[in-house]
Amino acid sequence: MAIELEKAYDSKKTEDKIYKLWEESGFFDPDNLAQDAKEPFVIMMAPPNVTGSLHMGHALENTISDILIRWKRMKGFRTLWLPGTDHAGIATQNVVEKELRKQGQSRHQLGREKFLEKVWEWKEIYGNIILEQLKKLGVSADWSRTRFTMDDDYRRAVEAAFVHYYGKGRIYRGERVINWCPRCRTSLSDLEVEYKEEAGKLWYIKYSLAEDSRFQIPDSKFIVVATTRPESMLGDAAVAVNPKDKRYKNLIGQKVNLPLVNREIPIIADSAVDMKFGTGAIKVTPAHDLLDAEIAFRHNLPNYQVVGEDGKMTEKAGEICRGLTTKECRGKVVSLLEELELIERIEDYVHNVSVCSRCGNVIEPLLSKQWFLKMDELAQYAIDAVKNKKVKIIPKNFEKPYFDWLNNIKDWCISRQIWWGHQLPVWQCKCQTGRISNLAHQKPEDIFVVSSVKPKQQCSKCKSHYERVFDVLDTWFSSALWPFATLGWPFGVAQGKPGDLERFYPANIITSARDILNLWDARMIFSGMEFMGKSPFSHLIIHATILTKEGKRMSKSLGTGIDPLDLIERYGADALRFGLIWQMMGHQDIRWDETAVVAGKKFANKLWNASRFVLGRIPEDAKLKIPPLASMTLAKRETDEAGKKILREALKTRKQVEKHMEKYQFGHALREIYDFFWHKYCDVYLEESKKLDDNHIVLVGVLAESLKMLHPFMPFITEEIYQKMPLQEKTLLMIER
RNA sequence: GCGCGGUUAGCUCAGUGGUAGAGCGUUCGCUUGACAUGCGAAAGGCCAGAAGUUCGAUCCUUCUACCGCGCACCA
Repeated sequence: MAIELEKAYDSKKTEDKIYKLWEESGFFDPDNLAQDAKEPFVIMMAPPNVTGSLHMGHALENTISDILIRWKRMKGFRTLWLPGTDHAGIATQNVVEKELRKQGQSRHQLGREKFLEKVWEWKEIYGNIILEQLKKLGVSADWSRTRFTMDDDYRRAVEAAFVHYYGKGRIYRGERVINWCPRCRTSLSDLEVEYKEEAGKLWYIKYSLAEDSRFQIPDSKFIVVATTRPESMLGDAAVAVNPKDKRYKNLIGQKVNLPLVNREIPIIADSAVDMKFGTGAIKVTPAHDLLDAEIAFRHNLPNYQVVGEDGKMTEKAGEICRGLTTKECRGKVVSLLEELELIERIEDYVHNVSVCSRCGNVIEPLLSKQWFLKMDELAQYAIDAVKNKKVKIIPKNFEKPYFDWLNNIKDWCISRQIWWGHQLPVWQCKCQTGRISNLAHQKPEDIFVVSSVKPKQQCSKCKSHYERVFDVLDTWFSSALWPFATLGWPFGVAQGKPGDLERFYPANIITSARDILNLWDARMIFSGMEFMGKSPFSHLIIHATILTKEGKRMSKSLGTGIDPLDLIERYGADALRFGLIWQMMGHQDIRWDETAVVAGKKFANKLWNASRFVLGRIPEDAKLKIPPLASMTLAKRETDEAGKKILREALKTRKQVEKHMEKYQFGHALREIYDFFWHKYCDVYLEESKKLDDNHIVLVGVLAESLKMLHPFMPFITEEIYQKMPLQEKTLLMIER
């Protein structure tokens, strides 16, 4: 009786079965790999957010990582691929808020504690769905080491990092103009702000010169400033011109009367003013504009905070505007100015509006007391790591945006006013009597205690115990610790696996999307340098972005997204992986083309049927021993010419594939195997072999070799076929050398 | 404004200083004893435009146009 394969390959029947076989083997865990395994090879999974389900970006990223880890595992390395999920502060909070809104509730109605319970509930239900989806894709990560960025020991690591930075003077509390999202009610870092082009207006407003002017005014008794945000004039502290601007030379040092507010403010000279913009004279609103705040700092001007954290005008905006939204206030201010005939003209003006990357609402820059991480030295660590080739960024093009960001970096605003996240390990007493200076770099010990445990002492004034502040950390602060906090830093043990940190830090590879190059990758690098004294990985692969066929961004809300699970359902995981990698040529973005997955399914079918043909010629009870292919080409008598030819071609293919793999050119590697298997092995040799009788060893040998080469790309079907092969000393293809 | 990437078959993309390739699609044959998810054949390209280097350019250089992306401005 010959070995018989079913007529058609059924991915649905096979994939779950094979995955279970792998999981039960324990070989995803490096501790279960052979004792003679080579040095470790480690990949840290970019932990997906607990908010969502698998999208094409995840599918590509994790297929790449899986190919690498399977390839290295088969080469005998002690492979660890560490998976997990990220709590994703604002993103997750927003998703849960959205759910609440459907039930007519808001988080404020629920209150902080109840709301957090809801988020945890949500996390328990949906948090691991994406990991289950990754299993469908064939991901061979070590699930016994799965981590979540809010696991208890991870939380303690985050707190330890904060305390460490604070102790070194790298963390300070300061009052600065920061990006504020009135909808999320929180501060944001510069990287969490996006820009949207908007057709707006540029208003030219006349500010009348104050009566006591000592100088003669050339043409009019006004100075005209141009602004896109007239409502912010209520908070103006000065008018600024460029010191080189001859038009205003005589006005510097004079005062103007701020309309509507009736406040006398000076005309100052500052070289930050662009003479070409508007009239060359600008209004300075220190509390609501970063550049204005810098100018105000240089000239020692006061702040007038006229927009509040709710995005509405404050007391300081005056009786008429208080409580209005900024938009309402704009209309009000403009109409009042028009009545007073203080608007010289209005121009159409296209400009970029800053919006919250998480909710899309317009950002209000405002003066706020926040916690910052000093970036000067840390940025230098990150720069040096890449310059000194401790970290290789692939492709090299991405070094430039990386260096650009680090070279122009500002201190990182790490505190957030949302509820879901790591609370700052900062404690405060009830009376909060300490005064906070506007100056940065001042240590606020007088009112705050920074500690990972609750301070025992009481406040000397109010006699109350210190309570933890509500602010939480930027979610990326904790993600930045991922490569070592997951392995047990700083307490030595994670998930009951002692020694992991010593054995598996640093990782070899991180694969990430380009949009988190600075948000995540750069921050992991300096965090690794700071806490471990070593960069956290040696290779950073920035993978392609998958676009729609029209070249547009895939987006769930626009309905342009494609669901990888749907493709797995229709074509099988191997076909999807094939399709993804088939299109991954160089590092070019991918305009998604489903026909590549069709090709993958056809190839799987070809593979199956070729195997069916080969195995169908071999008795069920055979126990073949395949000599190394190279030796078979030399065995003159046993092997015919056609056999020698296909053997030589197999060896050549293997060499080419290896070459491409070393360069992370997976698309090329896959095409090499495809072409060899289909057009050389099947089209030529299999047909040839029909005329011959006694060539089982070559037939089976080349088939086995093909399965091995292909396994990292299409793991399920290759394992399934391999398990049916009548070989001596057979284990799982997954760990075959 | 600065920078990066792209422009090759109907579609999605490889590629090379000297006759241009794949997958998918299309047309025409084939129920050949693994596979019709297949086999055999075929049609289909001034390799974005211009100039230069070269004996020779799709490939190298420069410029232009268009598409995508990042950064800056965004007062």
